[in-house]
Amino acid sequence: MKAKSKLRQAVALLCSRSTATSEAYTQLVLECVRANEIDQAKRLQSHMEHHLFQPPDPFLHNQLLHLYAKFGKLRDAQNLFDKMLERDVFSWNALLSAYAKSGSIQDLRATFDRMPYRDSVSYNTIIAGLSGNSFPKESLELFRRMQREGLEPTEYTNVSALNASAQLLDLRRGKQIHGSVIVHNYLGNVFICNALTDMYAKCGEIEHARWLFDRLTNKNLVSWNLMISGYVKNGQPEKCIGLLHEMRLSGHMPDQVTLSTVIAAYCQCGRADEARRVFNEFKDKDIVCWTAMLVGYAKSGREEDALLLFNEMLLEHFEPDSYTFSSVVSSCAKLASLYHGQAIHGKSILAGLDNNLLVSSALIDMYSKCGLIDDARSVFDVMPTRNVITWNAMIVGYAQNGRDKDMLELFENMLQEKFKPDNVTFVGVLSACLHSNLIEQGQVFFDSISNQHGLTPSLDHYACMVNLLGRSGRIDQAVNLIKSMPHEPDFLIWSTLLSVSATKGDVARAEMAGRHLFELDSTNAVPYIMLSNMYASMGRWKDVAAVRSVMKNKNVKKFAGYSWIEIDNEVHKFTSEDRTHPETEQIYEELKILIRKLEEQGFRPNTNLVLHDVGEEEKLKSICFHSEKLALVFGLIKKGNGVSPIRIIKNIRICSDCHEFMKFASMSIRRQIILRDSNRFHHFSNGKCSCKDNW
DNA sequence: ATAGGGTTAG
Repeated sequence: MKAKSKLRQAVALLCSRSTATSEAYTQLVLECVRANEIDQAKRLQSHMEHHLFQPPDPFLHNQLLHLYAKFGKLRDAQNLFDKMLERDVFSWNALLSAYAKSGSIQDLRATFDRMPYRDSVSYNTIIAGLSGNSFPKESLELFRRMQREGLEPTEYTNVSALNASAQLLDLRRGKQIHGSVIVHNYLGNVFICNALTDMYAKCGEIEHARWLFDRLTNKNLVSWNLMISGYVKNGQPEKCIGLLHEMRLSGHMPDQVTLSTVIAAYCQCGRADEARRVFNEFKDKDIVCWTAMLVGYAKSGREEDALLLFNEMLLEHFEPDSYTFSSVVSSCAKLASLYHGQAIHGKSILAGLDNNLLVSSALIDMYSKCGLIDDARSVFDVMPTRNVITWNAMIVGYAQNGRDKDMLELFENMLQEKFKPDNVTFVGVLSACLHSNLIEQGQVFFDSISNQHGLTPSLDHYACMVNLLGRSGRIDQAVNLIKSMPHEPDFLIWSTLLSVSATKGDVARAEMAGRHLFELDSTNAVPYIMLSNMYASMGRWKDVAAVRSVMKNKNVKKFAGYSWIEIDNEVHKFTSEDRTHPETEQIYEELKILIRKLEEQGFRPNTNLVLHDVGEEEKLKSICFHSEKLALVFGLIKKGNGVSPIRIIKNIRICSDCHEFMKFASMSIRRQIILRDSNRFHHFSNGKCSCKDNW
């Protein structure tokens, strides 16, 4: 600290004079390079240009150039380079490394091509620059070109080439480099060993990576971090925790990289609380550590904790980056929390990151999952660059919000702009067809997945088709499709078949699907409930009782359906017939009034949907107080005189009685109701629903 | 002068 202020004083002193010798400048510039004092070096450069009336010392210029290059000060490096009278390969290499750090690949390549002479450092710089900016193919091309030109790859070259092979998951190339590394006797270099370990780990050969790691005698912190992250990437997070322990025993202190990896490992094992404890104990956290914890919570389904942690992070004056924003925005999307989502959108604008690819894609998803599909489109429209994920977010958004025409138009645009659709795109496309009952259209799209786009239909796509065929009453075709699949049918396929068979009253098919589901997972409540609902709707109460008793014997727990509504900053959650809310009395009072009013307008509660064989009055009671109705009335109590839509979110699918109720309610209260269920959106307005009663 | 590890949206 003291040395730095002394240096600053010396620079200030020299710059206060109108003359100085070339030696004096050189002396101070060297000091600046040693202390990494870029600003002071720039001051010296500018003073020198104005006051030194002799040709600048090429050595001094090279020193400055390297300092700028080291810190990625591309502009300064470029300016200086242009002024230089003598440029040797050192100068060119320094400029090249400034371009490599800038991330502009075109400029990097152009500079490389412009060079009058190239040595192995030039090649190493561009090869590292390309692999470091995720251009592994191009990096390996230059690796080959270097050898063609008769330059022997150095240790530096091999590290970057291994890195590129790892990115391409090209195990063969990696092994080939491994061989040449052995021949050249480079295995004493820890960079080489680390790069090899990483390559094997990323290519899925975790045992091979571990074998090398165990034989590495001069392990450093990076070696440990590589191995730990290798286990996370290979789906063995439990191993990381043991390795962390070993690492401490061997005298290595975990750093920020270790911490962020270990947090991910804990959260992957469902141990988010332990991750949080490790996180709290660590003193020197950076933004990546915070983001790792936010992501960890989100992946553990603990979005509220993520938002609370995000607040803590802001209180501690950490600046969120694009990764942080995209992660918290996606937590808001899962919660459908428009209040927080908009606030975070605002913060991202202030940070200048709202147009960032990651952030915008997350914002599109957030707005569409909040039912504000047009706001999602606004974000989409102003983006400077888009990728497949952006397009998919928008297409899936239109699909879930029942805007099939917009979806089809957007899909056409996507193809026109030469973006390659992937499996997620077709999940969006097919589910839009499903929600709008476009059977022929859906079949055409399904066939195009393999015919036109060279993809293999996934189980999700098959499930959409089973659903689509089943709804149009072609259950035979749906069953044949399942039989013809190249994949083993999974839980989703059979539960889709069960669901469509049950609604069409095809008891035999429903029971067949049920048997497959029990085989796959006898503890999941979904098939039991679906079968029991089917029997109940047919009045087959004996069968209902039988299913219930099997559930009881096997201790299958029905998971609770609930709805929630956000009022200002707070989330209010309701279950069916909930009486735990502090304002329960008023809610039930108002709900009864609303039901009477809607009945006067023609609404009739549909007691056929009640799943127990109980008296008519009991049936009415259990259906009238479903969670979404309670949430709606609560919203009206709190925001009764507003004009914005009432937004309700539900974790299971809406029943048809509630659906009918919401249609009448939207007319009676003259307001839009947006209900997101586990499957899709329902925009109720003027007595109609965007799903056209098809869900 | 040039090399390695962590967060990543649908």
